[in-house]
Amino acid sequence: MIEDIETQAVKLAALAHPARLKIVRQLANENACCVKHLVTMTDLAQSTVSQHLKTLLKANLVFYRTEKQASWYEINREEFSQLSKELDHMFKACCKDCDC
Amino acid sequence: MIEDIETQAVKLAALAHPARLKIVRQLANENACCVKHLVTMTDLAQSTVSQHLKTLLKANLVFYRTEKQASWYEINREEFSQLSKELDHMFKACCKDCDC
DNA sequence: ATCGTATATCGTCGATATACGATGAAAGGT
DNA sequence: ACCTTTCATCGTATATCGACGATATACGAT
Repeated sequence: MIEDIETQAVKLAALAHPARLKIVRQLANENACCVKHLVTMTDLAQSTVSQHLKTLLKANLVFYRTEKQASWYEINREEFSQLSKELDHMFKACCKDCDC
Repeated sequence: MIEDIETQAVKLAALAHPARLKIVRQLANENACCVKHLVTMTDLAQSTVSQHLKTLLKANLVFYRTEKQASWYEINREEFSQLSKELDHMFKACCKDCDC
């Protein structure tokens, strides 16, 4: 249930950038966006946005699908929920090395 | 109430490293540790551990106090609680640009 | 076949992160 | 006074990040 520490670090690193946080917030509001929309929203170069999306995708925080010539990125709410719970659990430390 | 996006990114970045996650977990379990203890636990050079602690301190995720010749780092549970809540709120996106 | 649109990937480069050993300061013990 | 322990900081080497423009790919429209 509790994720590997490396995996956790990858997810946190994926969120540890203002541009990616903005993208995630946007995806949370609209559920899914195409890249062009995110480029306009972030005011970054398209290649830069693609790179950020790749980071989020690797961390499994977003889903990806293509539709016609566009790519749609969708937020993975399950992963966010789990990460939030893990963070909550982490600092509480109900006991040592527990699996509760 | 909701933190600045830059501040959020700094906190997430501070957690986005396996060594720092280990340190935080240890601090959560023991509440406070001196540097020497964390050096033994992480199997890193003392200077490296000091550097990681500085990162956590800058992000306000830990408290710092000196006692005799030792430095004690203590977990800041309030900040973790808030970060966890913000993460939970972020992906839920109850409405657009809300402050709820 | 060609063009336009949307996107991913590559190459580059400056900035930042990460690790270490060396050094020095602070404080306790002898 | 001197030595030891504990820790922060500095300097250095290396790796990774983040930004961009250029280019490649995919596909619909003409």
